[in-house]
Formats: sequence, structure tokens, C-alpha cells
Amino acid sequence: MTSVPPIDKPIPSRRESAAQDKITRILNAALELFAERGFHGTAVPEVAKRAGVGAGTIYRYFEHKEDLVNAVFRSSKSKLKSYLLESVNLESDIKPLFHQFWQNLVKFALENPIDFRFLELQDHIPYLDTESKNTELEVLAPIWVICMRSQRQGASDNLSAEALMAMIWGAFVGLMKAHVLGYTTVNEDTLKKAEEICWQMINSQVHQ
Amino acid sequence: MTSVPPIDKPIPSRRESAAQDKITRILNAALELFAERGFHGTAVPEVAKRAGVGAGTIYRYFEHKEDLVNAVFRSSKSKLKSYLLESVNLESDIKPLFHQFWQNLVKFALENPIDFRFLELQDHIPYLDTESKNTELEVLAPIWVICMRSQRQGASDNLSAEALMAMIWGAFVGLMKAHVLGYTTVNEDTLKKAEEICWQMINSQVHQ
DNA sequence: TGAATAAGCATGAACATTCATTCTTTTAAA
DNA sequence: TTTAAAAGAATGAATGTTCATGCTTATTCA
Repeated sequence: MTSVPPIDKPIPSRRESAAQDKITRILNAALELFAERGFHGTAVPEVAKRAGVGAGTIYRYFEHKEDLVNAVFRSSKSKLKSYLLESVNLESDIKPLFHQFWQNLVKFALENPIDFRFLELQDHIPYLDTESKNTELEVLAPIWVICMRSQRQGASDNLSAEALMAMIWGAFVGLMKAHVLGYTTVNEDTLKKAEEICWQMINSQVHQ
Repeated sequence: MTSVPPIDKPIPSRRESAAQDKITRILNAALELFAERGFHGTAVPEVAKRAGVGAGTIYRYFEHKEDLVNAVFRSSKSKLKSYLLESVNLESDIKPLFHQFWQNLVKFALENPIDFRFLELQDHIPYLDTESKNTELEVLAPIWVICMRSQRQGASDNLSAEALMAMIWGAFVGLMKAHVLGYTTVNEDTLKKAEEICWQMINSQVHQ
């Protein structure tokens, strides 16, 4: 009795899985260093060293340093996206929708602090390619929907949905940053109160 | 009738004022480039070129590139400090105190967008020296006092003053960032509504 | 007062180092 | 045995920093 070979899932050869492993290690090393020192502050051979590969190996998988940072960016961004879309039903009422969004965001930031820090780095923008930039909007869909609906429900002279969204996102980022810098300690309790405050920001638009 | 020569204010020689002018031009050029491309992304000869001086001239006034960025940092930070302390009386009630703080912050960000951007870039930067890092706290005194007092007036299980402060600061930064990136337009009206929202963040601590 | 000299500053080409990228050699899978 | 991948030394461009030179300002002295 012989097993049927799978059609669309060829067993990866030893070589292929080793290559996949190398790519993963390179991306992880690059993420750590870019998050810590920024793009220009990170040398490619350093990435290689931390990944445990030769410098030349990086160039087998990534054409330039910019390719590498874009790959890291897309990886982190899609990780964020999958967290933020988890268990989200855009048809729900905005209160539970916001609660779910907040939980997802907190989970992402706590489980992936390095990705979070990397994504919040300012000096990205110039070297990101079009594809990387385009992912921005999909990621924020849940919070955008929330702000949009809160704005429509309220008075006509409300703050724009985009501005409200930016403030909520900024407040969360500010909180995490303060935590990282040691200005305050962020624990479960802090995050619950912060959620309440951010929810009030949204809710104040509905009931002025 | 001869004018009395001032004692403690010697008239700067032509040389001295030329030197002062050069330092100013170097600091301005460095600020612009660092704000735009970050520390590692900026070449010293570029700074010299934009300042209209020779590359070597920079090294007459600043020992290293790191000295330069620290000087720029201190300059921007002290500018921010003077804005934030303007017309502030720490004994006032927190509502007018917050209003004054917000106005000062808005004024600074609008009149000095490049300084604002630069200061937000330099987050947890390994190349800032101790003196640069220490200025942080004095600058935030007004908003810290506000958050501290709102926290004391309210219930005992409030969000910490530091966390609240971080969220308000973050919300403002998020708003300005969204403006710069073109996600939304920030005008006088937006800022007024944003102020109201941030005030509610504080006020919610007092009246839960 | 004004020419002559000294002192110090600014310059930018040159130097040394760092770093992205290439390439030859070595290693290992097929 | 063939072929492809990995390694890391080599390469060349970029960049922080220095330094010999020319120039400007200040001072001296006729």
C-alpha cells in the first residue's frame, strides 16, 4: 500500500526548508535591529551575524537593503492586520466593536513589542515601496469604521473620523511608549482604564 | 557726551558675531536634515552644504556628529519649554491651566513644525547624552501638574497621572502626524475639538 | 592714521573607516 | 558526479574627520 503523494503541497526538500528557515532568521534579526537602531543605523553584515548566516546569503534572498526592510515591514504589518481583524464583525454595534478592537490591539502590542516598536518608527516613510504603503488602510479598517459611524451618529460639526482615529491610535502609542521608556507602568488594569477613556472619546462624539 | 560702555555685555566683535551666525546656520541646517532623514540618514557634509559653510567648520564648533545632534536636541527642547511655560500659573484651576497648556502646545507645533517633528523622532535614542535626557521632565511640568491634580481630586483607583499624560500627549502627536502624512487636515476648528476631547480625558478622572 | 605683521578662522581636498554589495571558494544536497 | 547554495573576504562607494593652505580680522608700529 503506497500513500498518495499530495498534489499541491509538495514535501519541501531539505534544501527548501533550510532556505525557509534562513529567511525567517534573517527577517527576525533585521526586525530586531531595525526596531532598535533604525534603518540607517543598522549594517547589513550585523543583520547577517545576528541571523547566523553569511553576509552574502542575505543577498540571495533580498536584492537590496531596502528590499529587506520592506519585507520586514510587510511581515510586521500583516501580523498586525491579522491581530486587528481577529473576531471582528464590522456589523456589530460600535461599543462591542471598539472593545474587540482594543483587545486585539493590546494583544498585539504585548505579544509583539518589537514589531509594534518597529511599525511606529518614524523614519520609515521614504524607503517604503508602494505595496508596503498600501497595506496601511486595510489594517485600520475596524477603528475607521468605528470612528466613521460614531461621527455619523453625532452632530454634524463633529471631529472628522480620521482625526478621531489618529487621536485614539496616538493615545495608545503614547501609553506604550511611556511604558517602554519607564515613565509609567502599563498593566492589565491601566489598559482597562485606558480603554474606557478612549471609548469616551468616541462616545462623546455621539452624545455631545 | 559719550555713552557709557556696558560692563557685563561686551559688544561682540565682528568675528564673534560671525561665529554666532555660523553656529546658528549649522544648527538650523542640522535640525532640518535630522528631522527629515534622521541622525544616521544625514551626512555631515550635507549639513555643511545646507548651512553654507565648509565641512571642517562644523568640527570647529562641535566635536563629533553626536555633539551636533545633542546641541540641536537641546535647542529644540528649550524652545518647546519656553512655549509650554508661557503664561502658565501652576496655581490656577486645572481647567484654565489645561487650556493654556493646550494653546501653548498648539502654538509651538504650528510655529515650529520641524522642531516638533525632530523632537518626536528622537525617542529612545542611544546617542542623547545625560543632559539632553534630563530636560524631558521640566518641559512637561504643566501637563504633569494638571494630571496629578485631576488624579488626586478623583477616585483612588484612577489611571496614574503619568499614564494619562502619556495618552494626552500621544493623542496630540497622533493628530499632528496624521496631518503631516495627509490622512486628515488639522485646522483651528479641529484643534479646538481635540482640546475639548482631551479635556474630557482629564475631567473624566475627576468625575467618574 | 595707515601700512605691516600676527593671530586665528574657514575651507575643502585628503584620509581613514565603515558599510552595502559582489565574487570566488568551500560545502553540501541531489 | 553534478549542481546549487553558503560563506566571508574583497571591492568600491560613501562618509566622518583631519589638516595644510589661504584669508580675514585684530594688533602693532612708523
